[in-house]
Amino acid sequence: MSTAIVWFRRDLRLVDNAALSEAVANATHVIPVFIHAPEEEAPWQPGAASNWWLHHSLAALDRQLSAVGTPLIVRAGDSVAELECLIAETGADAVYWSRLYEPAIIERDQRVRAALAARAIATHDFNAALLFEPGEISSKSGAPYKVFTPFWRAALHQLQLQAPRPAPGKIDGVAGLDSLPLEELKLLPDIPWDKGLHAAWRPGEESALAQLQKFVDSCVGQYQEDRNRPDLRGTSRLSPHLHFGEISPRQVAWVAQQAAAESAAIDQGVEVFLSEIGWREFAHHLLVHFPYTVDRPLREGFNRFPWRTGDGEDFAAWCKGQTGIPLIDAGMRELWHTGWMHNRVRMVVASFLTKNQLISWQAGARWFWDTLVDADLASNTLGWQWTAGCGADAAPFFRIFNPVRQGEKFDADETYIRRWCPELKNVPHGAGHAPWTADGTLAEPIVDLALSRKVALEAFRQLKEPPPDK
DNA sequence: TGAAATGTTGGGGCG
DNA sequence: ACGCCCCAACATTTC
Repeated sequence: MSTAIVWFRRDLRLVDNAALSEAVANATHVIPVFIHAPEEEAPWQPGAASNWWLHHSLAALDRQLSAVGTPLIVRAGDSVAELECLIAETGADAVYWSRLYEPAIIERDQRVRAALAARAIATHDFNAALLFEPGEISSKSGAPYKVFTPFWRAALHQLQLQAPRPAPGKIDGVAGLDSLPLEELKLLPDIPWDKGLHAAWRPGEESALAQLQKFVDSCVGQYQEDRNRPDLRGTSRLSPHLHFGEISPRQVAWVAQQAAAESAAIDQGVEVFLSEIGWREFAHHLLVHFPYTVDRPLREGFNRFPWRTGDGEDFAAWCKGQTGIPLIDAGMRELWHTGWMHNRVRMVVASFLTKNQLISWQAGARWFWDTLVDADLASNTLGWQWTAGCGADAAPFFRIFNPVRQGEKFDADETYIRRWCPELKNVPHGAGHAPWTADGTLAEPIVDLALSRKVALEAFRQLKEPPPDK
């Protein structure tokens, strides 16, 4: 007789979950537990949109677990204390979990490992969130890659996809354990601003698997072109499911690769899609090797860039989607209402904030952190530093998106902007992306795109010069 | 996974 | 018919 605890964190699934499967295989009784301890993730505790998702994902996980024999035990408090408490209650002798890669969580998990070891409790942790453990991919010199393309080439070379593990058929739990009602975690908003989230998403493993299947069956073949179109549903929309571990990148890659093997027509789309999984891998690789990048630029020189702070009126206008530029405003409103924004538009709004407004990427990253249902420290950090030009494989400083041009290119018939910007109703078609140029019209944007571009180029050019003597 | 400025080409209008 | 010019379309360079 032995009892094992499976400590769920962000691996909220039954399929392809090594920690769960191994615990079930090695112990006679298994206790699945979630411990709510957001302060242990400080200063990056989940934002409001993430909390909304987490609540519903935990509810879904509880249903899934209950269906195979035992409910999810929910606790709140210090992770070490709660685990020790559960061990005392049940006589468990092992704890299983899936690794995470945020700096604060790595440090916390180390403390947990030490505390449990001191009580002779075995700990077993697994990679369940990534195709490659960070550190597994490095260049010939042994240095971590800082450029995506060689990183991903090396990774693909090493990739040996195995079929995902099936979910355990039956779990023998331990009866009579206290569990907090989910509501007591206070993850849901007090005022009901989450209508748009409900309309757009269904958290949970079942939904994640269905979404993957739907995407692979009907979209991945056109992914190469359609992924850039915010007016279409051409992307997988798996990011929040992946973030919370409702599905693993191995499952995603496996299903996509199987489909490509059956149909040469979608081959190209699958390759591009997998490279997006690659960016997610690359982001985690960078986060582990350069953890300081969550709030400081990877490129040293950018420490002296004179960013404006995010406490002014114009930052608020960006957040609320009130800049007067339709593509920017549409994206920011989509984010606010659905907790998500199309990736093409993310790049455009980020470029606008950091280059046209010259506001720090950290301010933008914080806003995304609080509003995205897929907020992920690794991906968010990489994305913002890439756009600002201060990170790995960064966009060169002169690459400044023009939101009008981007709109004309990727939302040519103005479907996307008109979906989110009702004020465009009387603007003639063809002028929607720059409504201030049409007759009868809406106000000028809060910044002059051409002028601010020139100012930014000058500011970034100065950065390349040696710092003034002091 | 840029945009704007600058350079080049070639069709067609026109005297 | 021919040369000239205009300018759209495309290509290259620059930031």
